[in-house]
Amino acid sequence: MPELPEVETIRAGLARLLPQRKIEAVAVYDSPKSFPNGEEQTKQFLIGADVLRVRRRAKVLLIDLDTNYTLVVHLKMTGQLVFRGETNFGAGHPTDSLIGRLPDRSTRVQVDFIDGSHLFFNDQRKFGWIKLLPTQEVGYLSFFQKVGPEPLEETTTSEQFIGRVRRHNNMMIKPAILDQSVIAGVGNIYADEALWAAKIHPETRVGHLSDEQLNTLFKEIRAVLLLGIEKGGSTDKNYIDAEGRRGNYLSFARVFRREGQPCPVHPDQEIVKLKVAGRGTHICPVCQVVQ
DNA sequence: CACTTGACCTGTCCGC
DNA sequence: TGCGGACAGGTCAAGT
Repeated sequence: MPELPEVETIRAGLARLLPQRKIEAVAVYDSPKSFPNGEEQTKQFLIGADVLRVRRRAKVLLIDLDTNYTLVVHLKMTGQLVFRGETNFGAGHPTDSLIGRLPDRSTRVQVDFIDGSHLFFNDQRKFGWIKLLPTQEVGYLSFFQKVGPEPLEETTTSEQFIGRVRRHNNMMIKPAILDQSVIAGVGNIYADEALWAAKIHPETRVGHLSDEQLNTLFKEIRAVLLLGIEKGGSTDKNYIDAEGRRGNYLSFARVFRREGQPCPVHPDQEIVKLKVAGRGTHICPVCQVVQ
């Protein structure tokens, strides 16, 4: 579920909450994809380490430790990373939280800090994972070798985006922008929102789009991701931030999950849901026409 | 090689 | 109310 705005919101929360806390213990409940190099050995590497900082690249969280190791976390569809301080362990969580006392039955990994606080990795569908790697080696993960530029970095340009997306001239534009090697961090929600804003039908072939249209699309990708961050991400069923709070973006979404509702600019036209490249896709058939 | 499809999992929702 | 099937926001391997 989490796309760039959700992962960034979690990162910002963890960056305030985790640094300088020292790991006392780690429990792995049921997370077959986590710690592939031996659970027990990995735990020994973790115990006694302090958290230095929390970074994000694409949809991946990087928790750097003072031992030159990094916890690499991918939340995939239903992953959550929730911090509980000593004082709000249990009943003190925010009232709008989707979850109660932790650990619960979706908790896969629990990290205890010596000050009595905890970090929980919850994941209903078990697609997500946590790996421990030497910090220097994180960049060598195959995902990071091929992942595209960060859309919100000042140094990332529209020309870079256009150059990368044009490598897939035959592909439909929606699966092209979902491809993490084209641009990092866009997922199904923000893809639909950006394509609507750019007035581009998701099934249009990249080769049929002008540079001007792709430039507009890049600007709209940036805009929807920024709005997503501003609203604390999108909560449909599962997503919560590091403190258990829901995100509000979907209240501002213009097409995603709004089938049957009026298009914001064509009040007489209903948003339609279709399937594009296997993914649920939402469009205004007047705003967005296949070229 | 470029692109598409199925697999990974569990939970929920919808129609019969 | 019960049950089968479709579907869910991501990525990768396998297949065409």
